Amino acid sequence: LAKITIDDVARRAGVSIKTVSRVLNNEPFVRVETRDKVLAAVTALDFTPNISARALAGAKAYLIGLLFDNPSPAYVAALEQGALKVCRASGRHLLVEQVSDQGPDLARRLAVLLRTVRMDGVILTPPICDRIEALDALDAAKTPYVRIAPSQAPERSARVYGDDRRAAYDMTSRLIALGHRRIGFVAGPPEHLAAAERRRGFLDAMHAAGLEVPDVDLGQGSFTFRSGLEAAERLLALDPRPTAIFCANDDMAFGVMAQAHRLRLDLPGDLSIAGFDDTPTAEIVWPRLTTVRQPVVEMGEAAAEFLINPPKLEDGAPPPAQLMPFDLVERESTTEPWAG
Amino acid sequence: LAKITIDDVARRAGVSIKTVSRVLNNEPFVRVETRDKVLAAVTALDFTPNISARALAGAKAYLIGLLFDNPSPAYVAALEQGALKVCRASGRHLLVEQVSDQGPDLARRLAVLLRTVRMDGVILTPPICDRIEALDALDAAKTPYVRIAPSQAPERSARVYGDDRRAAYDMTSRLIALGHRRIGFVAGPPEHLAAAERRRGFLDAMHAAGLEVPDVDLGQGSFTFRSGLEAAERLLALDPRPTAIFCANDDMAFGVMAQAHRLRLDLPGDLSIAGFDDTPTAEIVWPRLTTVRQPVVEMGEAAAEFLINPPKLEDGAPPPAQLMPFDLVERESTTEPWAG
DNA sequence: CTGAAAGCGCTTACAG
DNA sequence: CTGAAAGCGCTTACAG
Repeated sequence: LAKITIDDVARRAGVSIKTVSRVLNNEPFVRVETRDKVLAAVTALDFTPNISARALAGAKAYLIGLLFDNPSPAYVAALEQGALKVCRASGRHLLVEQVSDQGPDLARRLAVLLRTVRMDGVILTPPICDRIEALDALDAAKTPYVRIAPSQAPERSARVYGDDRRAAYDMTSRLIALGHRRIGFVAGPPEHLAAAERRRGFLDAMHAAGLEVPDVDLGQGSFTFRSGLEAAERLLALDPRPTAIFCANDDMAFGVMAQAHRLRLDLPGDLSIAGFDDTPTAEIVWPRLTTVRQPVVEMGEAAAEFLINPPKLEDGAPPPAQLMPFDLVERESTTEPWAG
Repeated sequence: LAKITIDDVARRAGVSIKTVSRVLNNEPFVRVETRDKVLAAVTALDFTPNISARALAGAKAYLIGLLFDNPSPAYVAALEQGALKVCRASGRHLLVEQVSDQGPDLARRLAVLLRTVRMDGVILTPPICDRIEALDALDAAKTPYVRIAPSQAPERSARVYGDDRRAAYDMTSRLIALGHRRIGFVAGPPEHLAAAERRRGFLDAMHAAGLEVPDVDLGQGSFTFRSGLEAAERLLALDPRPTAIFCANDDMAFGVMAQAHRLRLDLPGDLSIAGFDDTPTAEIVWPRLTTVRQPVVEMGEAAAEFLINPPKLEDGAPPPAQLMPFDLVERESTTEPWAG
């Protein structure tokens, strides 16, 4: 009920508050006997140091920030879940902050934020992770940061990323192996690096198999359900029609699926559809969506891990980078084409 | 670059730090002229007070907590989005904390958390909002809290809730108005108050229309996709078959839909399906799901608002409660029954 | 209406 | 190996 401070612990253990502080922070040069006395008092009183006092007095803030803007809520929620897990395990807390990507004063707003609430490190998601001015502001405030799937200056900071190009290559190759020859592609916004990489991977695989891609720009989308639906309107009007459509994300694949349903196509017989992300909805739609699983929760974990337990680097070594593996998840939305 | 403190502002404005503090906290008894000088200095220096120092020295922490466990990620993400919006607008920050609902030491864990990081208030989501010991711990720590859709002791604290019974009544009535007579119901876990209320509302509407509900327990589910699918296996085996199925949440409705697809039923002609929640997926499935929209983002906003700008209550008045409206969202998954 | 002093609960830098 | 003092950047309680 009453609040318990380091003084209470010190008194009970019969030592100074400085010694309690040493034990709390795992500093060396404490006699085992003394340490045990302190730990016993800590346990008996259920003491945990106050985070504000620690932040004010010392170098650590015990606070990790997750900065995002205008996200796919599911994507940010998954990152958050991963980050939260690591934070809990290491006695950190997670502050979630929406930082508008718009406006010329991004750097100023970040500087103000970091002065207002000091954080030990910050996780940056797309698209703000690609605003160089944001990185400059973080550096100026000496706040470490990890970026998730950055496309600008990837080597500049610690990052967690996936090999989108390779994953798209593999998925396309799988469709080709099933027997598909006319494969449509619905691309994401070209300024989005991951989208561009996925497009690249698709084209690589098609060319490697000696397959033509006559109208690759016909399927241009913007990662939204609606843009997928509209891309499908165009692609499915082709003659001959594609027997498979690969989409650069799941939401667009759902749009393609909706359009196929409207046209009363039989799925997957008339049209195989594959997506990218493995959103929860992929298991719910009919037929269930074949897609590329991106381990987003694990990416959140890896990012928090970089901040909390930074790997030791040699001088001049590039910042740490963790490549996360993709998985092909084959469900019922893909099959062999009915008519060659 | 260098950090700016209240001393810098005071020096620049030619006043004491106490006067700067007064202006910052909107205290009365500051001459307009003095206030203007201070505000000019604040603006010129881009000053914002440090949250740790404020929390340590004063009564306010400028921190709101969102406490959850094992959630529907989409539900928590939506609440968070609403809470975040209000926090930003009022200069607060949002701490997200997963607190396991399991274990007998919930009260102790909360007490430790609240001593470690003081918060001005806490938003409690189901199921922890229904653990009385958690409420006791919060009261003991004198931390205000708002509960989202509590089922235990609802009058005990501020809360934001919806009229689930009424919404289920309305949706059921709508199906009846379309001409359905044999309507199946897929219920959520009975210990979940909202689930029980939705079941109640369904039964009320059926009785009010003089319709029989022979096997109401046949559709028992647990809010998961799979449980909806299994409930549909049972309900669709009935003879005569229901012409409509109303589910206590969307996830189960998607399960019913999947089972209907497996049985090669024509949707919605052979079977109308309605859900509850209006999850993002409701617009993506085929046919798009008729459902009850619950304004979850707005509930997050309302909860944060209660904490940040608590309504003034008369002595002895019950804690504030905000009833949120539901909306019936009619899409293509419901229609008139084909064969009476 | 304004300010000087004390203190919030810790860590840092220094002394022993 | 341990501790006394100072200080982090604010607000509180008090004085004027």
